[in-house]
Amino acid sequence: MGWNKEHKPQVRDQILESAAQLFMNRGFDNVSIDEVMQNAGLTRGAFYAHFKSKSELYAEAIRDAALKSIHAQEDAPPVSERIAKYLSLEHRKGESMACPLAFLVSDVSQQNNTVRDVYTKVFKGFVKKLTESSKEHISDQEALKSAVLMVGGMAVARALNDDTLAEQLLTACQQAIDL
Amino acid sequence: MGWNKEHKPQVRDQILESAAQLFMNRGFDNVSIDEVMQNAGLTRGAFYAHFKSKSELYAEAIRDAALKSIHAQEDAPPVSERIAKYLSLEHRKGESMACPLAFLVSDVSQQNNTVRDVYTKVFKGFVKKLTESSKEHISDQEALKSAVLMVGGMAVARALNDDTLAEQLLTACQQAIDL
DNA sequence: GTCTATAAATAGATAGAC
DNA sequence: GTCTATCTATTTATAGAC
Repeated sequence: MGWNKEHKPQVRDQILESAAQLFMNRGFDNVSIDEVMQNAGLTRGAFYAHFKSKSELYAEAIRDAALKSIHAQEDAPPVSERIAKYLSLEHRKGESMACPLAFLVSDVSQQNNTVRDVYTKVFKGFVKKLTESSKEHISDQEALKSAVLMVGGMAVARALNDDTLAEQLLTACQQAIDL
Repeated sequence: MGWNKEHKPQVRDQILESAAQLFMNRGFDNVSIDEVMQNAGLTRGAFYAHFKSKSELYAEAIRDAALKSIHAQEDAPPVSERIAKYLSLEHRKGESMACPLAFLVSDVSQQNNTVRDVYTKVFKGFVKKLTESSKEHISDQEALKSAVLMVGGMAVARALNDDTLAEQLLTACQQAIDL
């Protein structure tokens, strides 16, 4: 029964996966613990064996989603391609990919320090990754600008209820980034 | 008793004012109708004489806040100054001013079409205003890019739990805008 | 660790008196 | 139009059996 040792972490990961998916598209308040657990194939009661509170789950889910998002790009394509993919209409839909930085910006603004700390850490990683990816040496300012055009651009594009305008906006962001 | 005719609209406006203030800093779900009404000096029960639902209130509050925000800049200072004020740490605090476009981006993404339509309309107005304000003729692309740097920049800055980084980010956005 | 049952609190919306 | 009272539903979190 060697897999007993792995069981808890494995389930925890399923819950995180479920949570990330739900939070990302509906925010913190519109997702109940019940939904998260059902989506993970469990019931409510089991939740508190893995997390202290819903808020803790939120922070962990953001961290987890960011890690996986980075891991998914391990075989790093050219920067320009990664940026194009980030600023795509497909990403805007949030089905196959979803960046927590963009999808949860103003949601996170209203959360406690722990959650905002995780968000901040993830954002710093995002900017660092941008800096390292660019062939030319770029300033911190340039990197921050590009990060805002990506994260902020996607966030605004998602709020707009006008697909044409959203597409124009995403294109404008893409062209304004010169890495 | 001539003021009877004015009474209802006046109260409605108080409710809108109260709602805008609360929604802007805490989002849709973290604000109850009870709070909005108490903050406006009334009780819950009176709410439905003015609005059909909480969602309708949200849409109206965003529209209202945007209109007032524009009205407040009627005596338009130079564009560069308005941009600097928008991308200031003071705005980030959300006390004396608060742009719904930035403060509620991802909150709005999760709302119904009516709310998102209002957001979209307000955003279009924001971009148009930017275009008209710039002395040189600028392309739609350039205007969209600037709008993202302002709205998206403020949204991200608010999520970050690091004042120093937030300030750097706001500065980077400001310098990346050339109107 | 996971389940069912339940506590305890909160919120959106409606009804009816004034 | 505004008030109090209430219905109804939902949700976080806990307790205790297995």
